[in-house]
Amino acid sequence: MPASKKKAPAKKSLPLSARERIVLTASRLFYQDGVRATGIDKIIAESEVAKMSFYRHFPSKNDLVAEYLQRRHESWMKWFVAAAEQQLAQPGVGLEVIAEVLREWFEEPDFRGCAFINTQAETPAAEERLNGVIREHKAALQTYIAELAHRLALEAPLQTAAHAMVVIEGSIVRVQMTGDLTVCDSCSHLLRKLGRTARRSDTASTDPDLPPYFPGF
Amino acid sequence: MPASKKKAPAKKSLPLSARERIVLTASRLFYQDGVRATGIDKIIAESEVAKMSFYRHFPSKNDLVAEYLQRRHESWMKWFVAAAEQQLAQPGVGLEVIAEVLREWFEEPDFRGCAFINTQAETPAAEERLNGVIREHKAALQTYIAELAHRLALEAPLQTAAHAMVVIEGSIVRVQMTGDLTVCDSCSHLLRKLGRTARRSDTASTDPDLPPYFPGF
DNA sequence: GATGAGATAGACAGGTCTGTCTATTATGTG
DNA sequence: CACATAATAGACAGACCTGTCTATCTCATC
Repeated sequence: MPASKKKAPAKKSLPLSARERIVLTASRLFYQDGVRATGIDKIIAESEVAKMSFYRHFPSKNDLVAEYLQRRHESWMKWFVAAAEQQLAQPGVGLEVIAEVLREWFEEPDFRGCAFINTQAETPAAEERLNGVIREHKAALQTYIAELAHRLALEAPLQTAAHAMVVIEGSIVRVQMTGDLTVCDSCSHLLRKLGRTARRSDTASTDPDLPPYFPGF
Repeated sequence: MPASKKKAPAKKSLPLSARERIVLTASRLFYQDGVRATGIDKIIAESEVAKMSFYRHFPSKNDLVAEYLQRRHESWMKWFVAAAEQQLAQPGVGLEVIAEVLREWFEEPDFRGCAFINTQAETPAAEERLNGVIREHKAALQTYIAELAHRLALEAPLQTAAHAMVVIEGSIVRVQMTGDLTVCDSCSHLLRKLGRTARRSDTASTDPDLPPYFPGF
């Protein structure tokens, strides 16, 4: 995540391309301070790029925001799935591993909630492109959790995933607002309850109401 | 609960005082379009007030935002408690009545999520005053739900309320993002699970871990 | 060496934002 | 009636915002 930013005695000493520096700087500032509160000038200054270089790569600020969300979606999902799979390697665990994965995230010092929830709240009448990325992110997460529920032999994995999404979003928002990590205990408790009553008797891999599409991530 | 504000000198045409028109207009715009996206000029124009009248009543925009949140806190809590108490009049109901109360809110055509969550997301480095109102609102809601859990003879009402808060916030955010009211089913399902395992055997009104302060609302 | 692509600094336009200020008009009370 | 209070319209300052433009510089490749 940290973009290498050194002074630039010679221009070629910067290891990353101008476009990459812009995206990395913008991602940091957008997440930390908000999309609306972060101006183009600040991004340009901190990424040590000329204004024309910026507008050569991004026709408008909104295009940069879209790329920020798109990249965030990819990296966050990759991280989440990897962390969840690692937790799932332990025997006897259930859906509540999600709470432990989230805890890792919440403990990061610069955690400031979900970039997609925040962007949604910041831009009520956002561009349709942004709303699309936001919706797709949440849909992808829900799909993965449904797959998880299915692998854990829970009944009605789609429905269970929908319920789990409520718990996940709620946990994110509450940690962001209160900074209280005991929210993870509530999260774990709720997810365990979800898993408890929804366990199938068989442990085979037949699919009762499997979602039609499982991205790999 | 609000301090008596009765200095309306009964203007000829406009029934409300300038200050009141400002607050009402700002509340509508702040909630609908966001605090940051709503400029002073728009508030002034739509409330049919002069700019100097605005700054006579509010030293800065932030003061108006604070009053917006304060009023929203009071009116929302009043509405929520009244609706919950009405639901609770039915026999045999539990914590899941909250889902029905929330559904009423979600069905309002101009629902756009929780004003406090949105404002928090919009202003990462907000004034301490705003953060205070936001935290107090959520704390008041949690306290009321703990009282509810206690009245419903649930064990550990404080802990149950903490769990319920996760469900509530998650439901709000998900409806705001997806517009899908079946979230209320997830909400109800989760709250019923919370109430089911947490019921005390006795139905008396002894208090195991009662919160120290119960506001009346 | 010449060339062309891409980067750079920085001025600039046009808009919006918060907040101040002046000058005028209504209104209620002594 | 006189006067204080409060509201009005609207200009204005200064900051910040997005986006455009010019003019220069670097560098890889021909």
